[in-house]
Amino acid sequence: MAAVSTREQIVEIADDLFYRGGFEATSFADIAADIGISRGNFYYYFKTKDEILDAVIDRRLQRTSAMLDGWESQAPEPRERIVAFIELLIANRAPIMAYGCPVGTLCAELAKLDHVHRERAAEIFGLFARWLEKQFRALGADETAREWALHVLAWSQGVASLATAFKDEAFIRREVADITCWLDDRIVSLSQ
Amino acid sequence: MAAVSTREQIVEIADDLFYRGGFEATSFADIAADIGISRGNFYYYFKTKDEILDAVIDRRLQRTSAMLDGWESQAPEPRERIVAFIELLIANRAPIMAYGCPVGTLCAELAKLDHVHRERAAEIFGLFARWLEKQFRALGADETAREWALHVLAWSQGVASLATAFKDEAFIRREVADITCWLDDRIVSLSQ
DNA sequence: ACGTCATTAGGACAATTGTCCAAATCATGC
DNA sequence: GCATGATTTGGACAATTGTCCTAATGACGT
Repeated sequence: MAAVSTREQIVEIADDLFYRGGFEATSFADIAADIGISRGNFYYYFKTKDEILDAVIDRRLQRTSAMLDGWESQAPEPRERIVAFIELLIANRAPIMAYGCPVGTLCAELAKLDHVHRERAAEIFGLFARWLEKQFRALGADETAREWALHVLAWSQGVASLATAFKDEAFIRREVADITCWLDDRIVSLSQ
Repeated sequence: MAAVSTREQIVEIADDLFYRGGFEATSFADIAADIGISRGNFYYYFKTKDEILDAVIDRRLQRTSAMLDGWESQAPEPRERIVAFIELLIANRAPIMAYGCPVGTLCAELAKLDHVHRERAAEIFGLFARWLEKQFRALGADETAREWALHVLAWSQGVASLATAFKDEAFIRREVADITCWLDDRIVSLSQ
């Protein structure tokens, strides 16, 4: 019990600190201080910092999957599911304006570090992309489902990026409305 | 002469290394090794690493301004100028897929570091935003010029972000074509 | 050829990094 | 109450970090 708890605590705190401060800039000491354990204790659970990152990515993959599954069971209509995704930008506007999108910023940092877990981090985007593609397919957009999925994903990334730079909440809300309009236009075009 | 050259070399190499490896992960030793000068020599030109970052941001602001001015003098039509901006994504596709957008990734990193130069870095986005706004205004879009400018900027950021994660060149070309279509749709709507 | 000032080299510096280990502590079954 | 294994501690470690200083080198006017 205590063992699992400590390991989970390490991953949970590391996840948060990696997001808010970046992977490279977050040290073992930072994580240890936040949890309240000794620095040496890490070694019992993780041999290297990369192993912690690996566990953090696992956690994010799992939580992302759970969130996407939740939207599928809560919203019966594909449109509402996609809207739920888009409105993540509003729900998380405060941390996004402060630290950016957790997925995009991690992928960007690992790309610069040429890190071994670079592709595993990008797989979080992969989850979103395939899920969105599935929703567009459910709307009947077989041909363009993949393109539209990547488009929505890219759009949301761009909004997050500028929102971080300008700390502009009105901009987020405006773009979210725009994406929703774009989505409804696509839905209308499918029924014609 | 030699003095200016060394200082310029430091800023130039630092600019490149900050882009390819990130600010935090790039050390004085890395920059010195790339130039071929001793580590101690930095102190003659820059007292702290933040001062180098400051000079790098200055350089980027200046070069961005020069590029935007160049587009204005080379392309007579606002549409062609905006297209030139959009096609930066294609012209720089290789480094973008490897390291992301220089502006977006720097802003994201400085946001996480809560760095003093965070806003100065965001001002590079500011240059692009005001320039794009100016072009849309020249097209006659007075009301929506600012919104459209931020929209194009965000869109291009999103494309860069996903391009880095997926290393997908076809995706870049597809989205660039989409942005161009969007632009032409806006232009058509203005003449109606 | 000399003196002056700008430039550079090389290393000292304390602090921090990720890694790793031995000893101490804890919990649990007998 | 004791033994065993899981867990934690505190610190050692070599390397690297940004910062800073002194001495050497350079160029250039006189």
